[in-house]
Amino acid sequence: MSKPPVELTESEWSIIKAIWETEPCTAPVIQEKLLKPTGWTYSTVRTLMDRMVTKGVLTAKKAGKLTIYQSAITRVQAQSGELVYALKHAFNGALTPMVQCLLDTQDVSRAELDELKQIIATHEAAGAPAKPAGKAGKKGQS
Amino acid sequence: MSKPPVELTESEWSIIKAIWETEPCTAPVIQEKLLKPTGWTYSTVRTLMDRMVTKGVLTAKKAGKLTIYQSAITRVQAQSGELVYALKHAFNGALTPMVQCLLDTQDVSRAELDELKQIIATHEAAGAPAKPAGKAGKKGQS
DNA sequence: TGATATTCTCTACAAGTGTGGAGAATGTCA
DNA sequence: TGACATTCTCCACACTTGTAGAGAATATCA
Repeated sequence: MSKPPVELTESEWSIIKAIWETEPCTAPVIQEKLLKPTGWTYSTVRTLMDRMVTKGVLTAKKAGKLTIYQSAITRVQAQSGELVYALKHAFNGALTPMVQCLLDTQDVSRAELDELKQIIATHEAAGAPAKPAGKAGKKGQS
Repeated sequence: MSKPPVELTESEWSIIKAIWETEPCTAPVIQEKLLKPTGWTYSTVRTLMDRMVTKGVLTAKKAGKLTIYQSAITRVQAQSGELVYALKHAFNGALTPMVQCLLDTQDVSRAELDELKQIIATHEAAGAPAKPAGKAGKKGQS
């Protein structure tokens, strides 16, 4: 039942983003969509997609000779997987240093800062757990 | 001159974290440090480290028969690389959705929210660029 | 100076990833 | 019904990543 975190490679990200935009869809459609940005041939796209089915991030159904693909994970699931990976490896699970680093290294406009404050305020209102977040920050810089 | 973003694998993260704690140091030292958590043999650690030298994330100097290793990138550089990767692939470069997702999927304590507000305030005081951040959010969910 | 311990070098190999060619199967239209 | 177009299946190959063994080189100490 518990779903292990999703980890996608760069190519897989390209594929799944195209799929989210068009699903349900076939491989040729995705290939055409990605031809401009990637230059991939049909074979490449198809291989990638079939491997993603094996990994469980896409589903495939045959309809006659056509294969219809759909995503098996949501955008948020995939995004969260990426975040968890970065959080775990680069920040030992600690969330605030991650945001700190984000602000320090990416330049952030004033408007974005305002948006961030807004997001936090909203989140706060929605009610954060009173106890310290369980998994985060336990190891620090040990 | 422009440094391409650093991308580290899971194993490489283990190695470089151990190195940051002890550098300059030798491979046997790192191996011993990582033996408990990973079970890696000397060969494994050594191979990993030499590959990292090739990739430019470590430096190696011979001192007699010993090889002395040091990191060639800072912790912040590595962290930032990870962030940029996630940002680019999962969030199309848009920063605020990333933070939003972070708050929505990782549970964040009240204390952490306060810290975040603090971080943002400090950053704001330090002066954010007036113009919208160049690279972020251009593509949206196109 | 020989035995022991330490560290290194070289090599290997399986799994995963990026890429795509060749040719079969199927559908379509004159 | 044959010729073309579309889509699929299978296979291949190089590169990266994870993992480690075998044996050489060097240092150390009795």
